[in-house]
Formats: sequence, C-alpha cells, structure tokens
Amino acid sequence: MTLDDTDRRLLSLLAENGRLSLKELAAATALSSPSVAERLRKLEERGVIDGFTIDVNARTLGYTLQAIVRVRPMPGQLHIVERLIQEMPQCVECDKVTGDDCFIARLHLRSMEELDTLLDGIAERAQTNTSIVKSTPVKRRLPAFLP
Amino acid sequence: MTLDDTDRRLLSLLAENGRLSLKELAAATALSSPSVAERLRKLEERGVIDGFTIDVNARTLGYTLQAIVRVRPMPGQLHIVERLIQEMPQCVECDKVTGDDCFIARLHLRSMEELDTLLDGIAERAQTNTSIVKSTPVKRRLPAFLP
DNA sequence: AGTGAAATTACCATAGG
DNA sequence: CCTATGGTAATTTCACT
Repeated sequence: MTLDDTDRRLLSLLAENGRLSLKELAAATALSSPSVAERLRKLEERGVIDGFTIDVNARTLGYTLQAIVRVRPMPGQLHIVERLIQEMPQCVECDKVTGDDCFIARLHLRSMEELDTLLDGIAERAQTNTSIVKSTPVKRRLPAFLP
Repeated sequence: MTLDDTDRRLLSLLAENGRLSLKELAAATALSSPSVAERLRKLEERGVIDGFTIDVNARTLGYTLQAIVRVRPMPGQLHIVERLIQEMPQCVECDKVTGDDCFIARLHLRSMEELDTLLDGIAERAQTNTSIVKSTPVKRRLPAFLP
C-alpha cells in the first residue's frame, strides 16, 4: 500500500506512455534497467498495475455522442436490468451505486436515435435519467497518489 | 471512420494487453509484422488509438472508496467550480453534461472523512449529490465497434 | 535495493516482389 | 500484403557493491 517516489514516477510515466521500454524508464528515473524491471514486476504482482492497454478515441469511429445514464430498475427488475446494461455494446462503463439510482452507465453512441432506441429497450424495466456529455474537464487520469 | 475486422481485432488485442509486440499481434491476426506495423501506424495517425497506458488499481494503494458526484454550481460559480474539480487530486474523471447537474465526477478516496472534507470544500459554491460505488458491472471497455 | 556488463533473446524497419 | 534480411535493441542473468 506504499509507493516511493520512484514507483510513482514509473506509474506516471507509464500512464502517459505504456510502451516505454525498461531502458527509457531507467533513464527517466536515474535507475538501471534491472532495477526498473524488478519494480515493475512487484507493482504488477501487487496488482497496482492492473494491466497495459490503449485509449481508443470513439469519436474518430463515428461515436460522436456520449451520455451518462442513471438507471433505476423497477421493483424486481434489478438483475435483469443489470444484465441488459452489461450486454449493451454501447456501454463502456457502469457502476452499481448507493442512492435512488442503482446504476450509472456511460454510453457511446452514433446518434440521438441510437440513444433513444437503447433507452426504449429498458423503459419497461427501469426509469432512466440521461445526461449528454458536452465536454470532459478531467479525462481519465491517475488519482492523488501520483506526482 | 471505418475499421475492418483486422483493425478491430488489433484494437481488441491491444486493449487487453497494450504491450503485445508486432510479432505477437501478427501471429494473432494471421498477418505479417510489417502489415501490422502499417495498420497500427494508420490507426494512430487517424487518432483511433489515442495512446498507450496502464490501468492502475487504486484499491491496492489504499483508495478503498469510490464515489460518483453530481455537481450543480450556484449561479455565477460555474467556472470556479469547474476549476476546483479539476484541481482535486482525487478526481480521476469529470464530464460537463446537460441537465440540472452540470458536472459528473468520479472520485477515488481513502476514507469517508476524505470525501466529507472534499465536498465541504465546494459546498458554498455548489450543490452536490453523491453516489458511493458498490460494484462495477461494466469495467472500462471498448464500445460496440469491437468484436 | 541497486549497479554494470555480458549473454541471450527478440524485435523492427527495410527492400523487393 | 508477404518474405527475407540486416542490424539493432530489449530483457535477463549474474557477480558484486
């Protein structure tokens, strides 16, 4: 549960470019390649680094509309609704939360019509409250623990 | 704006493991390395691949609490509130949206107290509505356009 | 923990078809 | 888009600080 400054720096560097080589990471941290390799191994082992991935820009693929939808299932429909959300290919993330709204989902869509159709699909099982994303002041970033 | 099946496969593979080599990608797509390299180059050029990064598991670092907070700034406080959110190190993503709530932010926190303090910090400038994340039915994944 | 150097292994870019 | 080549670069191991 503790990271030193070097670990933080490594995570920060990899968050910006997940393909940096050990050599490059070593140069940026004033360490040797083997040391970096060892630290990364431990960070992965501990689960701090969950994996290496890419960011895909959905807009470039025609998904010009993004919505955040709060979903409140009707009585007895919770599990079905949860499954329906999971099976929506347009849903890129969904959390189950406390409060009146049970789920909060992020959708990527090609049109307003697509959104309409999607929401109609669960209208009999859940109430929904949709917010259209206008801009993104904070884009997926690492939390506090990084420099 | 169009991807063929091979492009989709490449994106999918890289989403799962962003450090796969050209060789490995080639093997998985029945292509040669140079072909894969060329496709990746184009995907990056088009902005479809936005970048390579890591997923960090905040829980392993003591951030055991996750909250989604809807924020409605008081009249005249919009820009200040936006800046305050951006400057919260606990905020890992924030969208500006349509509707009564102007912002929807995701926070990673070490304790309920930390959340309390954070929200108190903007209480005079905005109304907030907080949902605690209990589970995550859909974890950050690629949208529809992938197989 | 970390270093440096060696040894191994694998990788990538290019050219030519 | 493929194969083949040439050269480079990356990772791991080891002995040592």
